[in-house]
Amino acid sequence: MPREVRERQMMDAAVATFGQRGYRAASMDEIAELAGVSKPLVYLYLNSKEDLFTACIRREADALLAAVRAGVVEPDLAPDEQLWAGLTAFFAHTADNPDAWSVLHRQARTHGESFAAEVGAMRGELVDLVTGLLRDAGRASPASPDLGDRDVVGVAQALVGAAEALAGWANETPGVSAKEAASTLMNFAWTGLGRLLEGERWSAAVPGGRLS
Amino acid sequence: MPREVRERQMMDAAVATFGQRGYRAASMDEIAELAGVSKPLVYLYLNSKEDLFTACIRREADALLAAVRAGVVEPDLAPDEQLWAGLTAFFAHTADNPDAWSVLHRQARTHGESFAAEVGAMRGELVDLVTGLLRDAGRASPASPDLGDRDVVGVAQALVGAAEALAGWANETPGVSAKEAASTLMNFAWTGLGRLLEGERWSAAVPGGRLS
Amino acid sequence: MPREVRERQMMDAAVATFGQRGYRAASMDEIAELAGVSKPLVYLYLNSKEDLFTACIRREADALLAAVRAGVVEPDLAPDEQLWAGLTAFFAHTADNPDAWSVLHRQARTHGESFAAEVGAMRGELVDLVTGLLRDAGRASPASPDLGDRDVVGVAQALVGAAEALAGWANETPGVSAKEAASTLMNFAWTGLGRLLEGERWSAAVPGGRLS
Amino acid sequence: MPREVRERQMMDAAVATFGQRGYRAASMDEIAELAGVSKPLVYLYLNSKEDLFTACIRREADALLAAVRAGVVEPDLAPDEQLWAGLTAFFAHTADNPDAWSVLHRQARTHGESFAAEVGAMRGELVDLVTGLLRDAGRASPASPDLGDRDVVGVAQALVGAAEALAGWANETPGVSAKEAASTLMNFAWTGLGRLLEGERWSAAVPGGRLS
DNA sequence: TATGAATGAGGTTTCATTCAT
DNA sequence: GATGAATGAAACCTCATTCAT
Repeated sequence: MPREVRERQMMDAAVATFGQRGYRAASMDEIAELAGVSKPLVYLYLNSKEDLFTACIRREADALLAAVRAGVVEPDLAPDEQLWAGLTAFFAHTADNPDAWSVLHRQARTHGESFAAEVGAMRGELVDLVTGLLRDAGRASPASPDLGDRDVVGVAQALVGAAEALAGWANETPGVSAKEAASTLMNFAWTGLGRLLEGERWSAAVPGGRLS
Repeated sequence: MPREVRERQMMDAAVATFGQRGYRAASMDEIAELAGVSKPLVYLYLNSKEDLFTACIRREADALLAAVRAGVVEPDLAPDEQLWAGLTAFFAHTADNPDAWSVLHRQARTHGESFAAEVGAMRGELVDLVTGLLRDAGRASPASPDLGDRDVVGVAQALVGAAEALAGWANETPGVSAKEAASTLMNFAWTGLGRLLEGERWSAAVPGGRLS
Repeated sequence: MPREVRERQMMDAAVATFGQRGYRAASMDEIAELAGVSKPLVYLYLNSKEDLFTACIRREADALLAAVRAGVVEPDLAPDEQLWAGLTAFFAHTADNPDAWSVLHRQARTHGESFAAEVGAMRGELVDLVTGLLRDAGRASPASPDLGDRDVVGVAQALVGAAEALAGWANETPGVSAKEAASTLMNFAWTGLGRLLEGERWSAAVPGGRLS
Repeated sequence: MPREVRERQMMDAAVATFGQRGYRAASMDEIAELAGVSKPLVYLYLNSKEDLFTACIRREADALLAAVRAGVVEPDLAPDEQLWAGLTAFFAHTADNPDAWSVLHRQARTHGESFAAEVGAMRGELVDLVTGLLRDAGRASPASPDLGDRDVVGVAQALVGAAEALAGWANETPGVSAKEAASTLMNFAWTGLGRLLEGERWSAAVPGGRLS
């Protein structure tokens, strides 16, 4: 069997095991068995537990980023619509790959600086994405506000954090779809709690207008 | 030395070790040494590593909850002011107890269902707190909206998630105080991104009016 | 059982195992079993295979040095008599501790610079001993020769090397006593092959004269 | 590429690797890579690690023996001159092939009886060479001594041991040539320490006389 | 109450060796 | 003739946990 295929099998097994057991609790034995190969082969191809984990993080981070970016490609959309599209893609991807999401969101941040840095880089790209979007929106707005750099970063942290928390919640709550999660977050984050309590709602635009 | 004191020393050492090393990487040897006692004594008092970790989670969860509740006691305040008070207390407590926060936010959720459930209970109480607050506010609002149960839970999840993410960010960014973090989050969550981009800001009330 | 005793048991077992199997081929399992303890205890007391080996080298090097020094203590003897005494002690000690001698002579020099340095230090002390002896003898000699520093070191290397080789040979040849080995070497080294072939012999002094 | 050439490449790589790393620490992977072939080919040609090591020992032992014999061929020379010639050849060869010398002198004697026996055979031939030389010299000497068999073997052991030790020392000390090493040893072994201390020296004969 | 002494079980990693092509 | 793919076995080391005092 060609090396590439075997390697993918191993990384699939590794993501599943790391995601469910955690980095330390996952044993190379278990990963090898799940991949259907012997342990030495895992070491031959992936070098060490640390390298294997890093490779998993990288692969899954790239996949998540790609999914989100693919959701935001339409440049003609309004900022809120772009954000909505990105969030929908994000929630769909994390829901489809719960083990990968566990690796990125929980395990990688908990087991050593170098892993955290790896996933931190991906988060940075997400934050850049959001930041660019906010700046575009701000520039287009009549009363252009003076959002300082730290303000933007703080807001982005909060938004991404909220999305991450919601992804976990949606994963654990049966029957919550990606779109529902995205809607909840858009209402909360875009409309604001204040207006929300007054009955205002955010809704996606549809061809020919905007849904109420 | 009375048992209670010894026990507190051990748990302090355990929280520090678990918070910094993680549940698996922390060794009972290290904890015992840091506590200044022998290992068998740790087992005599706290039974097992699992029990010790659970005890740490419970103690720190209770402490955090108590801190937040103490921040929200004034029932006369407006909902947003209560939220602001609670968030400030939350950020202050997590900043003052970074190891405890690491135990609750990272380690407990990463190492086994039973630990996650423990911290999930605390999170549930926080969500209840927020939910009650939102319902009170909704009832007081003229255009009382029909916020479904799932909507409220979703919003609370998002809010708590945003707060958690901001707590981590504030802990790692020198010079960000609890009040600044709380302000950032209030602007984001209460005012909403939409209004925020138009220049609107949320600000705390002070005796005799409200700061602009 | 007190730690000191256990530690000596372990090191005895380690010297035997390292001496017979070699550093790499010796397994910690085997050492622990031979010592009658569990493997973790060996690690608890001696830290690592490397440290254990180093400790063995040091202990045995010190013992050998002490034995040789104890053999040379009489300062009134003539240089050749002192040399003879030292060699006898050397051969006796190596014959009584064949595993230790294997550790020092074979294993330590073959498995890594740091081990070789350890035993090199001991050899240096032996060479110093011999060098001092040669200098004393030279000073006492009427036709004081101009032995350069490198010459002395070379001669000492050769003498020690010859002794080491003889120790191995004596260990493997049944019926060769320490005194016989020492005599052989004295004839060879002190008298010289040239005179030896002419029938001359070196012999130890005895009270009241010198044996022919 | 013809089998013979390939095989030599592999053994060259093996000698280098075994000499530098030691028998156990050397891996077949490293040897194959250094030889520029795949691992299965090494097994196809050389059968096993053990066989490969044995083959290395044999090849290098033969080469060293041949070099020494080539140095002693002149049968007309005096015994000391023959010895000097042989030692010079020995030191030159070991200096030119340090890895091979490491294999023979250190590794082979340290890793198992069967390897040690292999190199022991070579040493036996060297001893025979020396023994014959000594017997010839003794026969030619007027006062023919009655050197017992064990005495001769002992002396030969000592001489070879001294030569081996000097070879190691010369290899590690920059600027010591084969001739210098041989001279040092001749002075020590032929003249004897006793005369050496009185200023006597051994020196090589040159056409038309003998150097002082 | 408190601890020095001790271990069973399990983890990561390496390596000589063999097939199938 | 030559190799990419694969593994059984064993090594070093760690750790939660207990016993005897």
